Amino acid sequence: MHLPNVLQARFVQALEPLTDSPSDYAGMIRPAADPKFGDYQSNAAMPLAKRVGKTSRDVAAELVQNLNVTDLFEEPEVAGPGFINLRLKDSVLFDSIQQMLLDERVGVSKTTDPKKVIVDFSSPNVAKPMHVGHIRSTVIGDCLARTLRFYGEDVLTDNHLGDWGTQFGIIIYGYRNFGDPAKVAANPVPELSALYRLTNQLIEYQKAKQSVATMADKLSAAKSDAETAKEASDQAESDEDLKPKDKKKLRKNAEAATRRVAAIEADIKSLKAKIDAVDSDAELSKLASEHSDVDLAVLRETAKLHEGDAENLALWKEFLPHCQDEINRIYDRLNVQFDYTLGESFYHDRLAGVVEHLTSLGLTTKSDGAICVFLEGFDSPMIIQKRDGAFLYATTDLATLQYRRDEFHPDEILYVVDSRQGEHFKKFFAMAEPLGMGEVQLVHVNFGTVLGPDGRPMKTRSGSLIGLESLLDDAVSRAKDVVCNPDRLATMDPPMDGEEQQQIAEIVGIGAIKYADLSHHRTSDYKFDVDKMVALEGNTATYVQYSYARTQSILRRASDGEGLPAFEQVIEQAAATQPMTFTHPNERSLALMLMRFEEAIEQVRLNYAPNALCDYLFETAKTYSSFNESCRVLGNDDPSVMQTRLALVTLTGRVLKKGLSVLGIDVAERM
RNA sequence: GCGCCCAUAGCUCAGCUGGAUAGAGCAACGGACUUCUAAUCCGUAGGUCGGUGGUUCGAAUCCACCUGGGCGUGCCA
Repeated sequence: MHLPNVLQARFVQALEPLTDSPSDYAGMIRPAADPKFGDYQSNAAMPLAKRVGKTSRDVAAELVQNLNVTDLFEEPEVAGPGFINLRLKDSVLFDSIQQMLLDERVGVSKTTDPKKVIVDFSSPNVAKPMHVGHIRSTVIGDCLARTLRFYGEDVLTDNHLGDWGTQFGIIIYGYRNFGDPAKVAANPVPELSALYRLTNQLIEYQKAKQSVATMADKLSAAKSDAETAKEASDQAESDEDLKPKDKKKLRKNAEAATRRVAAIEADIKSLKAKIDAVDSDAELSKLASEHSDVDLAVLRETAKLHEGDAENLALWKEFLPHCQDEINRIYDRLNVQFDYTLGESFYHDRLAGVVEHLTSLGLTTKSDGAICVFLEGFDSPMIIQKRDGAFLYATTDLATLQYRRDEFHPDEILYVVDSRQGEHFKKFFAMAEPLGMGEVQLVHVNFGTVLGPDGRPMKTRSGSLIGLESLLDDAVSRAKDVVCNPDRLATMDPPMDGEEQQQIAEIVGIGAIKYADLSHHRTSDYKFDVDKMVALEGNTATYVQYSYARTQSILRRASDGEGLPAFEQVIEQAAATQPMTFTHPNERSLALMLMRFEEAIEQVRLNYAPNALCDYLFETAKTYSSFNESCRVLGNDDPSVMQTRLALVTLTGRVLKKGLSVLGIDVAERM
């Protein structure tokens, strides 16, 4: 049962005698600010009082008079300026626990009007190795797809792969010039990625040589800025008249300036490293001088591919599946699946048609040789065809939208893409209307940048990036250190064999990374700190997983060899037939938390905000830990107390497991 | 120049679309293991929510301006 929604309906009735627009006020239901105020509160009386010219306490009293909630709540109380405090009857909590126990959906209602929703997420460039930057779209998109599915929406996930760009020009060039067909045939994935790396290295080398000179000036300018800021900060530090707040501000300025210097230094360092790596290697230097026009040559290979050159097309067809294998290995490990993987290449032959169509609608303008669409309210146009005739990602996006409309007839499309592409999506969405797609709801589910531990953005262009796979390995191996802590292993009965240990490490390690991403608000930038996310304490997946494992541990003991599924049926039956009772406040708090599961899921859906569910699961796990500490389940003399507690433990386990699964995170039966 | 986002405890972050005394996790300090997993729990300390005005019965939240930070900004995606 979704209590705020129920209450809202009841308040509409109570408000009707007082106002013409009850719905403006009925929704002002919040969980109580403090347990002493009850479980929920309505704030409707205060704003309404002004409108009707009464005191807010009088209005509150009147609302209470009109309100019919005695089936669910104790007598409502008016407090403070006119808050209406509502406390659930224990019997309602008991009923709710029972109902949730008997429900596969643990009480979360299903939509009666399913919409077709396409979730477009992940979209990496194949052939390039995946790195940390790819994690957000993948993990958030997967979570949203799971959430909507859980609600009963008709969800369709699509991975819009970058499988048609320059990266294939790079591989083709590398294969032509440095490749050994026999080796590639025998061992395609590592060979192709080695060829990509080699060719890319030569390109980066040329680029680095060009840009390294101009960096010195930027550096010295930044350095002098940083020095000035540092001096100001130091001076302020010893100034006793200055407020701590101002000191902090100056300190932060100095830090930001220092960070900028560090960023430029890091860029220079990485440029020099790229140059040195080639210069110090006789063979590479030779290749570099022989292939000094490699950047242009790669573009030529790409252009040939796009023009339909038979040989390049054949190579592309040969290489693509191997590149996909590489990416799929990571998806398997992350347990992420797609209904469709329609990459850029799929839309290639539709692009010219898009331009023609827009032109026939009179929307395009030729400007500096490029075909543009100028949109009202935007300074810059959307360019759909370059001067050289090539198409751009805007063109592909339009073609994709048309295809999806014709093929899938979606009600809504979610684009889970970096905030930095916000302007592109604004333009893109603005074009949906003239293209006759105004009825499809298009949403840019944007997300913030992933920052390094030093606080600067992890950008694709700069420095060496942490490969996604090595990051997963790292998290899993650290999780294993903890899982296989000998002191803990010694307490396991039956003992944990190596296979189980490895399984748990995988579940914990991968869960840690996903949770770290999902628990931050989607739109904020966040600092990616491997140490912290696998720290296995605080607000982490591990804490929640551990709480789940503890519920299962108690149930295993309680079942006494009977087998868990059978035993859980016994608990369900008992909950349905025998009276429950609360004897400790932590029991009631836990019951209330469990009942709010639907509210948390709803938040994810309404705001596309997985962090709401993370917060809920963490709170629930904490509440369970406190319960666990204060309320012994087994060996309790009073059968009704034990029954109630077993029901709570069982339901906690199910809610945590279901909640984590909506996040795309697995659980272990013991840890 | 223009546009978008951000500024909350020492650090990392929440704050449910305007509500009661601003929260959590780390880090710090003090307690709790003969009992269902101490990967835990209980407690203490830590804040002028960047600043100034405004709207409101009521503002971290909405508006304006200011300061500082980040990102984007016509032929990459």
